[in-house]
Amino acid sequence: MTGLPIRAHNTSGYEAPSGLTAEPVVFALVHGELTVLLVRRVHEPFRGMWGLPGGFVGYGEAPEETAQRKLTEKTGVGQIYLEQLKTYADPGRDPRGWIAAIAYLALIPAHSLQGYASGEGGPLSDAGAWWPVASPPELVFDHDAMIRDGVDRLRGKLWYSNIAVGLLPHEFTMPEARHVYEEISGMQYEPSNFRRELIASGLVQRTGGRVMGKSGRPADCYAFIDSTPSWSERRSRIPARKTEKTGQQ
Amino acid sequence: MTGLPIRAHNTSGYEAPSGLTAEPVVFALVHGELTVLLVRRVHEPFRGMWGLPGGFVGYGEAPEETAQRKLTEKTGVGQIYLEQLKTYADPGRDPRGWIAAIAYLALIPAHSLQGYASGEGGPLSDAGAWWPVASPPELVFDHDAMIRDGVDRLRGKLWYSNIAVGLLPHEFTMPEARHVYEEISGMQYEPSNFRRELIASGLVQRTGGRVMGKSGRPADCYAFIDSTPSWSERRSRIPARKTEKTGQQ
DNA sequence: GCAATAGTGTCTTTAAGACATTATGGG
DNA sequence: CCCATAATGTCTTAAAGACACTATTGC
Repeated sequence: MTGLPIRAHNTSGYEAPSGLTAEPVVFALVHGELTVLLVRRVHEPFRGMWGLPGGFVGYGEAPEETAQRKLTEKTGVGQIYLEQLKTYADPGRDPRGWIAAIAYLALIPAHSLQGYASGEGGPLSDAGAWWPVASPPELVFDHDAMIRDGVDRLRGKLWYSNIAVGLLPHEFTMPEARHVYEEISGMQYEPSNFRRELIASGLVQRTGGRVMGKSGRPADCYAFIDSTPSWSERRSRIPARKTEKTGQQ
Repeated sequence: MTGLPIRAHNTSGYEAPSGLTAEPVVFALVHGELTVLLVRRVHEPFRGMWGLPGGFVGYGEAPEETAQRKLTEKTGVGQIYLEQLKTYADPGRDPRGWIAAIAYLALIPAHSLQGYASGEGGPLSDAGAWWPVASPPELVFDHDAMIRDGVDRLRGKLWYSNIAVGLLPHEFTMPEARHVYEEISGMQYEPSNFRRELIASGLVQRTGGRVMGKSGRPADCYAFIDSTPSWSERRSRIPARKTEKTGQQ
């Protein structure tokens, strides 16, 4: 907690924050468990404590670029799914002063992780580690809230979008997909019904491949039709549609 | 477009935005039509043009407070539903320089509007007006995107939350509620099925009152059980639940 | 063949969509 | 009584949940 709070203002006389950060909340599946990427802070305040791998947005930089850049620095993967989560800008959230933080949700597919994560909380490039979202360490600032919001978003969109694309490898089997969905949602799915639902969503397609597990019948391979996460076309059967009157949909 | 872009930075040497604004996207129903509150800008740039009733966040102020304050100044209503939508901070979005904007979704119940809106786009306190979201005027900055995002959020949450609380009066009839839902979603609902769905959601309750229209049978009055918008308890029947194994829900 | 796991089929239950019927006001 | 509108009931269709059964591997 070195440094006193600082005040900035612009030439119009308006007060301004003294910094804007982008904070990627990066999820990945490590050994089937939903984990979040955390790094040890190298600067004060809270040096050495765990936090999200974010950083300050530079002049002329889009915050999303910042998030992408920081993420690539730490994980080596680039061009991955990023979605704005929420902005945290309440006074007092950062002891250095008035600093606003834009949190982003990011997902890393399992196959991209080879060589980076080596087990439970295994270290990666720069003092970073994958921590289970179920049992994170003590976190700096309000990063715990950011992770919570990230998990909530992931859960909320799971069945309405193909957001799971971001976590699954390009090709996957139904049991694999099921475990991912179960891990995220915290629910148990009946295998045959899960299959039916996922296929009915229209998001996945058989690839023709098959994969053998330790034992038992080999599993068919599937892939998401759209590789970029987006909202599903799935007609959620929510409201009782009236016998069509106008041209409205 | 007076004034040159300005650069600010904090004493740590990090570059910082030269301002942070809160922009409430305020929706209300005027004569059954979904409208958004817009004001004419009194300052440069784009003086005289229409924009959201936002303003700069002051030092020590939470952005949500700013939004609430600005909103109260313009409409006279306070303590209404506010929900963070998205932050816009890309370079070039504001000709004055690097200014980040946090957009908020706000809803004003029909009964609070008496005396403020007087018809289609009628003026209120300070050069403000309710504009139909279907046909807004030309807007400053990226305020059109903010309104679009607001409408999307409203639509998305309509059946999963009691967000409509914010737009409906305390007591309302089924036909009233139906019209609101139809206006927001752009769909037509079959009256008896709409009733069944809304009651099944567990969000509303009969109050005992009845209201007579111009003719026909009087309508029963209902009210939302929770007056603060929140997520619904409604079991959306999305995934095929497995015969319960663990204690997980 | 047996264990283990994946895939297919189908029966039951329940919710959604359609629509007829009844109820309650004003002329 | 007739018109207009709201409320109720119910029939049909389709999706979700449960679970039996078949298929394909290794041992």
